[in-house]
Amino acid sequence: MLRTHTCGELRLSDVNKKVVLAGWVDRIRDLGGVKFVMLRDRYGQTQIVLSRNFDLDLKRESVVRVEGVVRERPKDTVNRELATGEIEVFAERVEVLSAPEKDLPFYPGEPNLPSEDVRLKYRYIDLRRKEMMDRIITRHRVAQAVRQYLSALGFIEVETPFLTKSTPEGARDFLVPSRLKPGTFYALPQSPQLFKQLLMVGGLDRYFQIVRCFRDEDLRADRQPEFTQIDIEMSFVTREDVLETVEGMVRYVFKQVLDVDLPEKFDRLSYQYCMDTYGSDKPDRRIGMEFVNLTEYFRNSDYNVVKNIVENGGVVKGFVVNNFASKMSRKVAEEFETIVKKNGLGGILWFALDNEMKGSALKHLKNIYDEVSKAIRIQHGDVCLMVAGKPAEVNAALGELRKAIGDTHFAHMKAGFDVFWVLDFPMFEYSEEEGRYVAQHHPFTMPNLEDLERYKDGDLSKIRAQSYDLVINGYEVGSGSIRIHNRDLQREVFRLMRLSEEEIKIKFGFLLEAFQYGAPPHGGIALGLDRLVAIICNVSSIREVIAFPKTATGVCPLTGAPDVVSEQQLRELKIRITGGNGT
RNA sequence: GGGGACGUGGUGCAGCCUGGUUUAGCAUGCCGGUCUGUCACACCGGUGGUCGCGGGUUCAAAUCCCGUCGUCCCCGCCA
Repeated sequence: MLRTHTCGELRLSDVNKKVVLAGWVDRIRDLGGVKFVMLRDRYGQTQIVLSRNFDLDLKRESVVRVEGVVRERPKDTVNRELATGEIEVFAERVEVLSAPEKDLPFYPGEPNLPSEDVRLKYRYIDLRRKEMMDRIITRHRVAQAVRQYLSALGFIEVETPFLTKSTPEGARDFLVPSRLKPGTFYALPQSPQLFKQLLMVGGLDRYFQIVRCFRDEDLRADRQPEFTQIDIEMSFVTREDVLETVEGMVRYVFKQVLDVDLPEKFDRLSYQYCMDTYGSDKPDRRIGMEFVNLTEYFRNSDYNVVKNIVENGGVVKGFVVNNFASKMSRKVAEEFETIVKKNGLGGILWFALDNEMKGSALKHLKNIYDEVSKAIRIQHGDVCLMVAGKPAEVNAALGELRKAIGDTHFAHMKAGFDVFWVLDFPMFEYSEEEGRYVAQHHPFTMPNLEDLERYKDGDLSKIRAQSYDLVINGYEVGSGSIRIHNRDLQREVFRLMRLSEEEIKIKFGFLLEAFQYGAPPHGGIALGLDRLVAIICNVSSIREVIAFPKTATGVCPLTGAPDVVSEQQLRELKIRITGGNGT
């Protein structure tokens, strides 16, 4: 080794030791007769003292090797902020291993951050920042905890192919042209879904993999074209078995990484309950504001707008915003109105209990508001926001309203961790685009068999799936299901999705064939590692926990990918470009 | 595919609404100098910008208009 110690480990007990450190020059405090150099590596920082007889042109971010003696700092110069703050290394020899040839676009030691595209273009500099470095290390610790926990339970990590077959249904695939079979393409996996099921057919019994997945869809703060899943599959299990396994694992991760104790058992909410209560299938419950159905109070209203909606099967629902009366200005009401109208509703109703009641359409609704106030025990200073319309639209509109209010006014309530399961998602949802029902989770999900019998010839949207989502702080962190392991049932589900025999055979023939040869009941889940780590690190974008992420247009500012390729490469693949201009 | 915000020395921002006393300002970095106990060292001096790009309006554009590119956020999309 070019060093005897790291920059984070020297303490008072090391005083008088002769040591060699290596690292980056974080900053230099030149006092004329003496220079203090902060030497930085992954492990921390150590102050190096250069006496006046060093004639050395040292630049920030140079990589240097320092030989010297550990000294106790004078009592009044101890730095309590620094783990190594009680000592310093008095340099005897300094060797510059690599000096920057020009000024850096930014310095890791500066408190002010440049914009994100600058950080991404020079990610190797960004990674030198403690904050960034710590997040990457946290990610590693999460992955390690997962591996430890699952391995101890007998799970086997198995690698599945990246060059695989395009799976229809679901996201757009990234394609990879085959040179040996020109005109054909591999697809990068959206997830190892079918392979892990085949591993169950293969008797692996308990599988996991921390695996990259690829989806060619538009990006978001929590979505990258390549992302990492903690992929899990188990044989001979019920839904409850999977949930308990994941609860144990997530608890273990939080304990190991953050020393946080999550509940022994996570809450289990039905999909319908979530939609009715929060207007979202992944609500952040920390901000409260649960919906209340107030339809009955408005049934006999003389306010025709609402009365008509209720008479035509509509509902009136609302929620209470605590201590919001003083903020409930006309402008704020208009903002809320805009959100609600985007969701196809006429507008909002609201009232607040200030010194006296204020609100919308008070002339018509004062009496009703009085009743509602009592029923929901509204306090002085609270605001009650309500909308009227078709149930699904009301949920959606209130859900968006609730989220917006939470983000802009109650962000301070988003502390700690709110972890729970959402169960019983609908098996199918109608796709306007395709004019048929498609699987809400994926087509290998085991439907609720009673529901299937009852609705397979009727309203498919009423069939529930044996699926589950893990929600943390308003993010969908995991999603899974008990799978179909029976060929006939799988065909039935494909049939309900109006896939032709031909399509089924081409797309999923190998899975159905596998099921012919003895398939165990099985189920599993995939957790988004990026999202999980982002939540643990308390950052709002998964880019902050990925070493080399892409921008919103899928570009890597560091490498310049994606880019054009040579004519030669295209010729080998027998590919001709017919559009685009490479920019 | 749609909506919104942003783009000004290396970096972060102000100026733009209301065009001209602006020779584009501040902070930070960088360079030089002084300084032996600093820790975001301090102080003094200096360096650095075709105001993303293209077009238009105007006597005059960083500022107004149109287009375009880039970044971020959101809707659609993401089984």
